[in-house]
Amino acid sequence: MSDLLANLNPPQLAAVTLPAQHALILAGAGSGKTRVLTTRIAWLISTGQVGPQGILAVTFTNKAAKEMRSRLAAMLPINTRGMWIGTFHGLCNRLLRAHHREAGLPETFQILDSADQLSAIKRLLKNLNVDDEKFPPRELMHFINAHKEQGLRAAQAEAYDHYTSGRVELYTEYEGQCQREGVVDFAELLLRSYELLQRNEPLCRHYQERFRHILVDEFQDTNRLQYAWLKLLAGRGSVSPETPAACVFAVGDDDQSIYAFRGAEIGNMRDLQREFELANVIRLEQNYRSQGNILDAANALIKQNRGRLGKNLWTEAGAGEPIRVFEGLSDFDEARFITEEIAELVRDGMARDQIALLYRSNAQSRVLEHQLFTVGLPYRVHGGLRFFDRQEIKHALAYLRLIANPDDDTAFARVVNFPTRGIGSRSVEALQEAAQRANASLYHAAASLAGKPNTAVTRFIALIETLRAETRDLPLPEVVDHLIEKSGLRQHYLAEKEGQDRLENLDELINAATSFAREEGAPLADGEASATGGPLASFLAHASLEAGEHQAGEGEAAVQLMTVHAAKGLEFDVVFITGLEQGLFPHENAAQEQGGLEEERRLMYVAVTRARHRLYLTHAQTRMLHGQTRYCLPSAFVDELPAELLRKINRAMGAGGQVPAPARAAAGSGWPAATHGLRIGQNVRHARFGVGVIVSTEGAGPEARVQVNFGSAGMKWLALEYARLTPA
DNA sequence: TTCTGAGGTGTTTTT
DNA sequence: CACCTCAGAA
Repeated sequence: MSDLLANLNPPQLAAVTLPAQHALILAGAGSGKTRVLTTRIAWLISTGQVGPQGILAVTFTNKAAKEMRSRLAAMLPINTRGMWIGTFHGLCNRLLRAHHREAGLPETFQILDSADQLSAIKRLLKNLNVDDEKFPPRELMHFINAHKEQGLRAAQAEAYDHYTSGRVELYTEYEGQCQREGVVDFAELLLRSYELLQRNEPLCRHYQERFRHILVDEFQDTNRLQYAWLKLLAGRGSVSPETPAACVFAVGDDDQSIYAFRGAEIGNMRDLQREFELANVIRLEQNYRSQGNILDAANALIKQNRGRLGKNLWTEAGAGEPIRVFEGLSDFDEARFITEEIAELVRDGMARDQIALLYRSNAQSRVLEHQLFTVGLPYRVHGGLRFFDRQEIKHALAYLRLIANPDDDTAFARVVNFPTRGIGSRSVEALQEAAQRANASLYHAAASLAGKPNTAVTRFIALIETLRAETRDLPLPEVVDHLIEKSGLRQHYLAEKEGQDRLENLDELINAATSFAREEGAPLADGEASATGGPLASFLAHASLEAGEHQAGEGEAAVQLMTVHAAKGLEFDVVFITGLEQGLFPHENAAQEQGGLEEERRLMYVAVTRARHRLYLTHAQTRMLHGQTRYCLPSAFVDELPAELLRKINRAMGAGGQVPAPARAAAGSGWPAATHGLRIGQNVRHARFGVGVIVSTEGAGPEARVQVNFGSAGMKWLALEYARLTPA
């Protein structure tokens, strides 16, 4: 017990041992947030204030949930497996599985990930003969999700113009389609379980009375719906105001809010303070992670944002090294510099897995990967194309889904003709019409064709029926194996030239099923029913909710590559923030959005605060983007850092000192002739857009136009006759 | 019905 | 550049 609280600083100790009341902990980066959260849980349990079953702990990522679980297990001699610790989505899934009937869902309901959701929407538009030029599927998907994240059903959506009333109508149709197919998308998991609790008073009361302490990690990332969900479970919802409220312990950092794009509301922090009448807001401002210079840079950067709750990190550690800034001639050159630095660091004894390469968007990893591969440095990419997102895995899972739930049209459409079995688009269209007439699923429509001469379709149905019968009593891994074999998937990839990797992935899927069955099969702590709709359904849910972080090469110490978003919550001795260029980071799309630049700045803040000892900021003068070379200005965020903390690195021109092609051409004679004395690559100033770089030119004389990259102001084509460009 | 190649298009971040 | 769609041929 006293061990538990040892080495906590005063504010941390205060937070951990707060009496039973609502609280908000403003925890800066590296201030021991996760430690406080888990120690709080351990303290509550070990002092007998609450049993493990009375705790509800919510995080955003599976990684954070797992971390919390294992730290807790290390502190307390209890089995944490039955505890309600998980992501919002994971916990909602658990709730809906346990009460699927009350929630109006089939026992084996499936979860659509974003790709599934998009294809479901495309299918819907096709079925309804809606022009997808008029209603772009992606935009529609965003519209639907944004409404769900606000807690709004189609019936409550406001149709303020003609276009929107069309979208609302499609939202209604989409709801119907999902219900018919027995599938739910990510946002639906939350909305559905919120509605379940709201409408079912006894059930809601049951959970309200059960959870005495609700702890929320990364509270700044909650959206409206998640906040409402928390409020309801804490007994502050509309169901039964007289139920004694559970204690909400929210931990967050408004400066690290980087998920506004998926509905996160920083305003929830203020609402929490007001609506829960918080007596306590505890600030954790001592940073145990980064050295002084890094922290000073982070503080200086984030100070430029307005409307912060306010917080200034400090450290007892020394100033440490200056922040290194490097400008490459090209993205390739940047990557080469990075690998050279890493090689040197590793030579000096730095562990490879203590070095992280961060970037704004996934596409940037390619050049870095290429260079790391070339010099033979082991690396690991997080995010990007995940295991469960690979097409062969999706195909295999679709067979599994079809067996668990034949009405899942997304799964049906995916594999009805894969591997090809003579059911082309015409046959599928016919099925779709039949299904729509009967208001039934594709599978149902296809099955009712039995006896008719369309043999390909009936054979497919027979195949699925046979597979279902054959796998009924098999353990999960054998089910997976059997399906891969008998569906013809293995055969198909065996015949394909490039199929080797895919076959390995399919084998890996069987392994994943094996370890899933082993872990899930273990008995739960307090004899609680796992209530998951069977091993198959729970494996499928696992596949949708945890896109599969594990990939090959996990054992080896490797350089870590990931987006800044994925790096949140992690820390490394050495961090490279790469691609610090206007238009990339901050991203040009962010400039259009309300508050977009501030969110980008918070993102930069997150990136900077990942570093313990050494931080590199790198950018390139030119970068291959969308298949063409773009000329880039350094990111404004670099200029926002105090110059005295920075040190520019000029690489000695050694063995690798040859100048890459683009720069050589720009310096010499290779580029297209100048127009009006302006050259590609040249910096220019525009009265309205500010400073930019000329990216390309077109035409000559009075018709001449130049394309200029103004970074956050965007990419513009300007007619030289009118736009008064001056060299900058 | 399936395969192939041409052509057009769009692109941030994630549970 | 990478993806998808479409048209035309086998």
